Amino acid sequence: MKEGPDIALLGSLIGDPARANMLTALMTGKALTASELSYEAGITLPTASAHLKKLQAASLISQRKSGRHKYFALADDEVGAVLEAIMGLAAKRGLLRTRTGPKDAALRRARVCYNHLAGELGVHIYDGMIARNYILADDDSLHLTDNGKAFVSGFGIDVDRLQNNRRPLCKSCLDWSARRSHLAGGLGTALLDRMFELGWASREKSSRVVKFTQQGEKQLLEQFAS
Amino acid sequence: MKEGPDIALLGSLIGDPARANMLTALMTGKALTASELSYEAGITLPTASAHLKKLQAASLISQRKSGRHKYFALADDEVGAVLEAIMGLAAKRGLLRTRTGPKDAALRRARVCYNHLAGELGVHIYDGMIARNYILADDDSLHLTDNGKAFVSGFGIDVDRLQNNRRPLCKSCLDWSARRSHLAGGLGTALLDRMFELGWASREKSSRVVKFTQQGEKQLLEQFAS
DNA sequence: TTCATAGTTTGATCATAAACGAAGTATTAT
DNA sequence: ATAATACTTCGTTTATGATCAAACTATGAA
Repeated sequence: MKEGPDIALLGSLIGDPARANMLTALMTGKALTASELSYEAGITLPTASAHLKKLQAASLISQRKSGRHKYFALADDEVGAVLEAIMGLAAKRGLLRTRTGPKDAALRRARVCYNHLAGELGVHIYDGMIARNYILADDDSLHLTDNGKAFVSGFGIDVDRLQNNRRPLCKSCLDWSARRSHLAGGLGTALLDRMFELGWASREKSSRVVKFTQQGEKQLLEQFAS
Repeated sequence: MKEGPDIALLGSLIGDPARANMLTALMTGKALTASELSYEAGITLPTASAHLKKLQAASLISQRKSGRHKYFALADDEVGAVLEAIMGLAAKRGLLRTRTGPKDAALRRARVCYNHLAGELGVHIYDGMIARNYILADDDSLHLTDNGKAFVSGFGIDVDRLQNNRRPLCKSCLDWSARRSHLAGGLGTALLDRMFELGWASREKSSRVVKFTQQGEKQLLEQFAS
């Protein structure tokens, strides 16, 4: 009965509503200040501070001080992936926090998953890149093929710089709404950033929703078609 | 801030030590009675009963009544996968419940992950089957190739019967110790069962450890070599 | 029938930890 | 300097929920 890692501690950290709200807010990928997080969670600053301390102690979040502000973010991709997985389980069990609101359709369509694109459009990209042999689901990890490298470069991304990074280039991440994989890792982040750069899409304020322009969505569907 | 599914509820369910112990015990894949679970969790029967009711309400476990016994099990593979993912995160953060005990090496080597094989040997099987093109990591899901089907049949598994099942045949599941994928799904279960049948390995009582015989391990390493 | 075992329900107790106000530190703005 | 903002620390209050004993239901055994 005392085997393996302590899931109870992690569970209880995620299990508090205030902390869960903070973590969900951080799933937007943006680094947020303690004040912003306290607002998101609907609690006062002192309470938020205590919560953040606990999350930090478990290395679920990272912090960076900038002047009198303190910015918090998810510690790494894996934390985001696990949160997304838990959301998937919760969604499937019908444990939805609110009745399906107006935002939900948009969330399912395209949203940010910590730092990369999730939702139907995220899955579309993943499927397209697999179908065209840009990505190879070899072994456990994903690999970018030479074809894929050419394509991504043509899309305006500096692949070599990414590869020099310690961060894994390609990773798959399971989608809670579509229940399919989408692309995470350095490349996933770079692709999303580039799409913002190209003006294909923009972020909705304090939300995970990624709003594509009509043109942007058309381009995405074409250029990443299977 | 009120987007998406309610992760706090799931988190708090997993976050209680007693419930976490029960869920961990159920990760052995065996169905356990309420009494057994109360013993595993170190609590009295009434308390356990209350916990099980909550887990049931969230559809994390299933129950089956047999005479005056009530058997509990994890609701499905997805629950097991998420628990394993959380263990992975916890392990990486160094949130280990106990100092690395004698069982830990055995656990890393081979253990049961709900109903299939995990640990180094589980990963070995997965790698071997991928390398030999028995399994194709296509798209999101895994497919069993014709070669693979022949191999598995030769191993003594009735593939057709498995395929008629509603349950997905192949799924990958992330390993918390090896941080690599291993084979889950109907085929994963069937393979493990067959290995027990062949006498390659046996279960350690009330533990996730799968103990391979010297011969069994040798066979496994050879027959599933990359 | 009577007894024993398995599990549930109820009610009371108790500990934990979430919450906030107030006071304290640190950084920036005026 | 003074003030304002951003965050932390401390101490107190409060509510939640985990726990168990005792009583209750249901199934099986003698």
